[in-house]
Amino acid sequence: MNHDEGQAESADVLERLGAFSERDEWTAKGWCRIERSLDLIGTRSAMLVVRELFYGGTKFDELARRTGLSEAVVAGRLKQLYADGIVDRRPYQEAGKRTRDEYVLTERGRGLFPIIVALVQWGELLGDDHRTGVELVHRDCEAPLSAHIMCANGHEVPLDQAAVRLKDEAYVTAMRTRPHGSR
Amino acid sequence: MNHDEGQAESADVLERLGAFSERDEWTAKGWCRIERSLDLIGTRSAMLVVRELFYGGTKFDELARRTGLSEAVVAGRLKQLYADGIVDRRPYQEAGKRTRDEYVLTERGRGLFPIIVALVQWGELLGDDHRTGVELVHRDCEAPLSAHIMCANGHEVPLDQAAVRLKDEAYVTAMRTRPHGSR
DNA sequence: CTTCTGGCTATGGTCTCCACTAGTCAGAGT
DNA sequence: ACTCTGACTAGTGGAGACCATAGCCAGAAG
Repeated sequence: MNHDEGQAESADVLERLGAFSERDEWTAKGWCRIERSLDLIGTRSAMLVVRELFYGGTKFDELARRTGLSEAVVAGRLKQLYADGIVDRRPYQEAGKRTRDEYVLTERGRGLFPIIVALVQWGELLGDDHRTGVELVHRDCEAPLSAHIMCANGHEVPLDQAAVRLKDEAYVTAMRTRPHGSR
Repeated sequence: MNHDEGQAESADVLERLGAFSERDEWTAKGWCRIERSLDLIGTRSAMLVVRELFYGGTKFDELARRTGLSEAVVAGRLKQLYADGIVDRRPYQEAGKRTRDEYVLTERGRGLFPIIVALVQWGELLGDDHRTGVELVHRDCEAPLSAHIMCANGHEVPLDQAAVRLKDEAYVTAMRTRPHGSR
């Protein structure tokens, strides 16, 4: 039952604190935020559309062309992203054109920035051709960006100093004895 | 054609530097590292398996049970993650058991840590129930983790100070004039 | 009014993801 | 040798992701 000896294993993974160490009790679906995130942006097409929105695309045809996705997929994805509060539609009109919608990231959508940076950063490591490709940089000093993991107290936290635990252990332990699983 | 006036638009997206501002020229597939990353870990099941590896799961049945995925999917995913150099297999034997493989993250796999943190962080914002769920913290001070975007010179970079550009503009511009040209 | 264009939408087909239910197979225990 | 358990593997089927083609519809141009 007790996995305490696991604490001594190589620090290549997250240390497990408290009741989380009995990991098999917490299989319940919605509890890891990762799954929730993946439900909204877990598909390739969703990420590509979001990428183009970050890169400044706003119009339907721009997004379709630049992602390389079919129009039907882009339309469906934009609909879903709108429903999920990640993009907003904003009607506008160019001279001599009918009114149409442009798409912009909401606050929630802009919150995806660290994910974008982390994906770019990791993809860079896989690379073969380091000459091609795009690069995210600081506008002022033009130095490339990377995602740093820090704690709320401002410490830089490498993987071997990170840990995982249940947020509200008492609440969760209480549920565990109950027959019902909410959600 | 020229999108220079886009520079003055609200800084809710990445500023586009240099030739990248002519975005439609750079539709070419493999250039954004995001797509490369998504090719390897772009599926829900891959991310869930990686999550459990970070959470300390190593054995096949642990990974299957804790991700909630079917055994067939976990087996397939582990095979793919192994082929892609994200996990390593390491034979071992418990007393009274046959030899089997355990799965551990490689260096490349551990490089996914920022992505994991960013996904958890973003999923947290979507939340309704802030009492349940897991939390990543600094082992020493127990403060929660978040991904901070910084440039190589150590500046913290919010979205409105970030920019995107082509890595090697001369190289890329040369390719553009070649017959290989698309669209 | 008619035509034309741009911004979607609808249909159909393929492919991948995934769950579910077996089945295989190595080797420890007896 | 025989059984049993755990680690996979194979087959089936459904749902969703994606592409390609074609269609629809608002409004500007003529």
